[in-house]
Amino acid sequence: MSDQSFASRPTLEAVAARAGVSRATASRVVNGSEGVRAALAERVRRAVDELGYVPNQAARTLVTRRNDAIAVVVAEPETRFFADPFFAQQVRGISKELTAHDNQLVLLLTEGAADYQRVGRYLAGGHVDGALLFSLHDDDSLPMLARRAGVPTVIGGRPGWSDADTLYVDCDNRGGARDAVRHLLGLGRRRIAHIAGPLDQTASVDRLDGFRDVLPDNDPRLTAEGDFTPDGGAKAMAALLERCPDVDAVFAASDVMASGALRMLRTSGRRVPEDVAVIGFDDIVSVSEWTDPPLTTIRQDIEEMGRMMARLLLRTVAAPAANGTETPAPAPIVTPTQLVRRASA
Amino acid sequence: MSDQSFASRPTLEAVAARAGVSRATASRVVNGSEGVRAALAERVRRAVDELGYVPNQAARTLVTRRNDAIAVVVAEPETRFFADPFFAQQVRGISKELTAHDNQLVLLLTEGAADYQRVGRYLAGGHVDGALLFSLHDDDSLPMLARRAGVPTVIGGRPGWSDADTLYVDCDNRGGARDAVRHLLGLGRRRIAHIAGPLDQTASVDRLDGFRDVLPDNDPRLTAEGDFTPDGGAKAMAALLERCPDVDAVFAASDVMASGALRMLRTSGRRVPEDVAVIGFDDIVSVSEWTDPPLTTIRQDIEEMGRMMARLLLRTVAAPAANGTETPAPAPIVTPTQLVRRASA
DNA sequence: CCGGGCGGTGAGAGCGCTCTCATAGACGCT
DNA sequence: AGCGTCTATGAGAGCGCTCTCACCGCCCGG
Repeated sequence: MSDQSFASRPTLEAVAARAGVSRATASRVVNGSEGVRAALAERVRRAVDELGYVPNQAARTLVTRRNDAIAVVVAEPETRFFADPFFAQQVRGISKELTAHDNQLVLLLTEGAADYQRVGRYLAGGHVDGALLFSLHDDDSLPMLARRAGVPTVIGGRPGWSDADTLYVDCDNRGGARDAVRHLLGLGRRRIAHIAGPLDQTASVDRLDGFRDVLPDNDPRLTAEGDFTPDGGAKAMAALLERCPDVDAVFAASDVMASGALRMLRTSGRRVPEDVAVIGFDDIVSVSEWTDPPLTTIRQDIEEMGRMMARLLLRTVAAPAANGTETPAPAPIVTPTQLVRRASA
Repeated sequence: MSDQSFASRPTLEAVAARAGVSRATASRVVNGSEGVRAALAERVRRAVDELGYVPNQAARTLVTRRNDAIAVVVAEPETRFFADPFFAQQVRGISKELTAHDNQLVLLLTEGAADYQRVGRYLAGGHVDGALLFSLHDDDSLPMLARRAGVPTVIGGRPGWSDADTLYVDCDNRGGARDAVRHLLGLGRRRIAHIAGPLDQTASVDRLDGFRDVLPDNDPRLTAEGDFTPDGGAKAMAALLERCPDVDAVFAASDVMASGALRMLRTSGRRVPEDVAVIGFDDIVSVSEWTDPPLTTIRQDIEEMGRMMARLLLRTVAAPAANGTETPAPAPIVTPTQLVRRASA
């Protein structure tokens, strides 16, 4: 209240005056463009320091049409994002990358259809240079919204439709799933079950496909669908146990579901990994390292994926519309996964 | 790429022209001010719809000096925020409140001292109307930074210093701790231990104080310090068990630490709650409902606290500097806690 | 029938910045 | 010495919006 520097934030004009140059020159120095004599540049820089000048972003945006801000849109129905730290990790990666490029992160959480309109308006309003979209279901309208708003977009996770110029970053869900199952096979397990995620999400489908790649003729009763929650994992495990008491291994499509499965196995008196081997997916460390026993899982580098999303988006934003210089067109990114061996399998 | 409405985002001028009014009148309608004849207003609104007009926020900010955006600053060293969903829940509350008031949420994550400078510059740059600060230690310089930048601020959690005009929102840590201990006492427990959080955070200190309020003469060996991680909880529990094998109850300063303690108790062959009763703090549902056994804990309404922070900040921002109308001065908020009984105590 | 008030509207100044374009020197060449 | 060529700098036009202020009718009271 007392300390408002509000009253008189210095303007470029003031800096210029103090340095004895024109506003144009001051601007050039501030923005680091070439061709200002060193002596002058130094004078300007000193003036900036002395005055504590910080450029007014609004004024800048008004003329450059760049916001140096991107939106991170999280479709809330997908409560998974708040139940496990997946989202937080990804945001951290995004934040780091954006910070490195002097961009701001505007967080948009949506809840219900009404919010979609709000987000649509916001994106159309040109407040941000691009958008990162999360947590989409097959029929999600968010990407279309963003496209209609003319805002470059990168999606977290492979979207459910195919479309040449839809950019996304995902891990190799299918390959990771194959690795998981092969690992179980290598352990000598023969009655291998799968707890899938909700099948309206591509990650779930891809992991299921990977499972089937390795075990095409697996007993269909050995597959159950969960919902990416511990509860869902436990229920799926219970169903599996009832249908096939001889199950000797489980590949759960997420660590969180695996933790539920682990609990159910313990309840039913099975030992892990002796009686039933369990393997998860994601390597959410705060889950996988803290289950009992610690979870063998398929690791995806979540934070790095966040970074990549940001990087990809920034590149897309920066790409001149009609590009003469033949930069390679931005393309979706699929990152490798890695088996992390702990105690559960 | 193809669908850029970039080229020609309609301006107020265009709306005015189409509606056959002046820009001033169009502006009045768009901003909902009184005193425009209904017929004209209607014409303007139609023009807005037809053109798909969205106000240019940068231009607006340039003249009004309001951003309709607030920053959420999270000091990262405090990794707790990414290890448990505490932060995510709080952000959700904040987001809801901001959305309801047409404000945007700019997320600033910091990592290391260099980032503080960046944040300081950002705040000083007048990009946001206010800031929400999280995860501060006793000696944190962030609040001073914000104050120097002249940005209204609300802090998440009681800060370590006392200062009449520092606004914060916190739960009644001390009272909650008292309730926890009394509950244990009511269960007939007599060797009650406490696993404290890091004592450079006020939440930890307050909870410890609450513990001591009820048990002023408790054996000092029955108190151990953790670090708000499962690991820390487990280690603290191990130490407690070694020092006082006769311990029959534990109050952990967080659910996450309680989960570690639970694991350690199981490892040591203790039954919960029969041999040792355990109670946590926070009621992070994804932890407390999923430990084995489910955790009795002290609940704080995290999302609501987020809302309150946002509301408090928005009120502060809106408050005219020299206020003639005698609105009650904004004050810190301390919310009540509630014992949630599950199986562990 | 006239003057004052008042509600509705428009003209225009500016918010702080970037960027184009003109200009003033400095320099190399013929 | 004269000319063109550069390079460093400044002047000034806007970006899209809000807001003040002047203005124009209209209504009411006298």
